[in-house]
Amino acid sequence: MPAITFTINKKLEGTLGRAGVLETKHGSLQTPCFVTVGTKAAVKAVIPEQVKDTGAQVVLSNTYHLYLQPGHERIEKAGGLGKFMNWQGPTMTDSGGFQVFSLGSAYGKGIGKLLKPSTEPILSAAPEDAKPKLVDIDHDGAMFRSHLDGSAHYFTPEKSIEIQHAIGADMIFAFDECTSPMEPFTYQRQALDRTHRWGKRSLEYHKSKPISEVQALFGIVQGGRHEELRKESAKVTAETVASNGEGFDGFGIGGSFAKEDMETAVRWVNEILPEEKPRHLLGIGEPEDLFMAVENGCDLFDCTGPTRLGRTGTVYTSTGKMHLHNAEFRDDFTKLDAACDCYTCTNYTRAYLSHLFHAKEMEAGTLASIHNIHFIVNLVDRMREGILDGTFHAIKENFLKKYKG
RNA sequence: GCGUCGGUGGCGGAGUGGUCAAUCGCACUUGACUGUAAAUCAAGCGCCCUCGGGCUACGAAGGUUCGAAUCCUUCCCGGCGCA
Repeated sequence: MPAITFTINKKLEGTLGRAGVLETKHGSLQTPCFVTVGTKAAVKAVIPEQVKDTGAQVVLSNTYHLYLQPGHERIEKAGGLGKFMNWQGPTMTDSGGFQVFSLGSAYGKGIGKLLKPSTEPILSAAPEDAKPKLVDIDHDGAMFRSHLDGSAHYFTPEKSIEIQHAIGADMIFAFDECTSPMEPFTYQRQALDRTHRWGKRSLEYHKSKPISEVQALFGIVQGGRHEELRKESAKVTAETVASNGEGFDGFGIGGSFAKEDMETAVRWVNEILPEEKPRHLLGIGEPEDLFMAVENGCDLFDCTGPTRLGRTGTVYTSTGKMHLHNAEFRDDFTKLDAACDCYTCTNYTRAYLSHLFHAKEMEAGTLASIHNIHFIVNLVDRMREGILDGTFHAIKENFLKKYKG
């Protein structure tokens, strides 16, 4: 009995898109599926029952963060991630690979998952403004300096998987290195080889443990913006097998992108990855990106957007994003989004949310996050239905026309 | 009434002769956020203008000085003390 089973119900004709069902030991996911982010075993500002009510099916936590706090052994003692945080459904953990990037080459430079076109010259002009990074990478692994207390911690692929085994999520990720699109080709080349070696070691370690029958391991494809590297990475990752002959249970597509590079990268990769296994586009979540990714064959997506934006006062609406701090909403007694039936929209007005944000009430972040999670989860659900009933393209066109207005 | 301390930008509060359109908080305005270093961060915040600069400003009015938010005089207002 494999850790997960993935069944494709219908494909989106003429594209790489598909709708399916992914079954885990803690329930099944209807894909395409938006994965809610709960980095530190908590979806920030939202309790699990509310998360569930938004329609969210699965929560993704983070290995690096939980290792530092409260410690993976403690989560294991608690009975695993889901039990610890009172989330009944499926769970995932990221490997810490993204922190190799965010606390490493990206640290203090104001760059993240997506490169802002305008920052490129600034960054290359003034790299000395960056804070000293907290990560040192070598052949074998990565040394992290805790962002909490400065203490040193060394992650290898085996260590990351060991921690993820203790945390106990249904789906876990290989330890990888997310690279910055700013890095030159020669560095992308080296880093990719490293990610492949680490992937193989992650898989080998994972498959050597009985728990691999319960937890599924996803390998991660990198390669930056380079076609040659992306395609090679897809092939290598797809063909990687442990000594017991088994490969990855699914795949993650990673990287920090320039927005215009993302679609081609995803397509190059998904044309090569085996169709019968699930594909997770790591860290992507803006509406237009989700349409792109679904159409190009991705099944899972996670993104901090809904909760981070929500907490900081921005909400998604069918006509675009809205900054609730703005003066125009102080006397606006309509709901956030006329087309939304989430808990927040059912019960509260823009003026009330505006008040909560200005008053710095915690409930502001909660209500806005609930709305945002619902908005994105619901959007991906509609994409799924669109694939199943043949209306995907119409849904996409209608949505984007209004959203991009 | 006498004495005393004080009146600074929306608010609190620095400054106490030049480097002051005025530190800093807050509020306000706007922006950013895509495998969470984030309930965070950035910019703006007297008026005019394109960088540069110009103009009006530190209760009011005068005065001293090359130069005043800063010193002097009077007045107005507030706190406190004594009558």
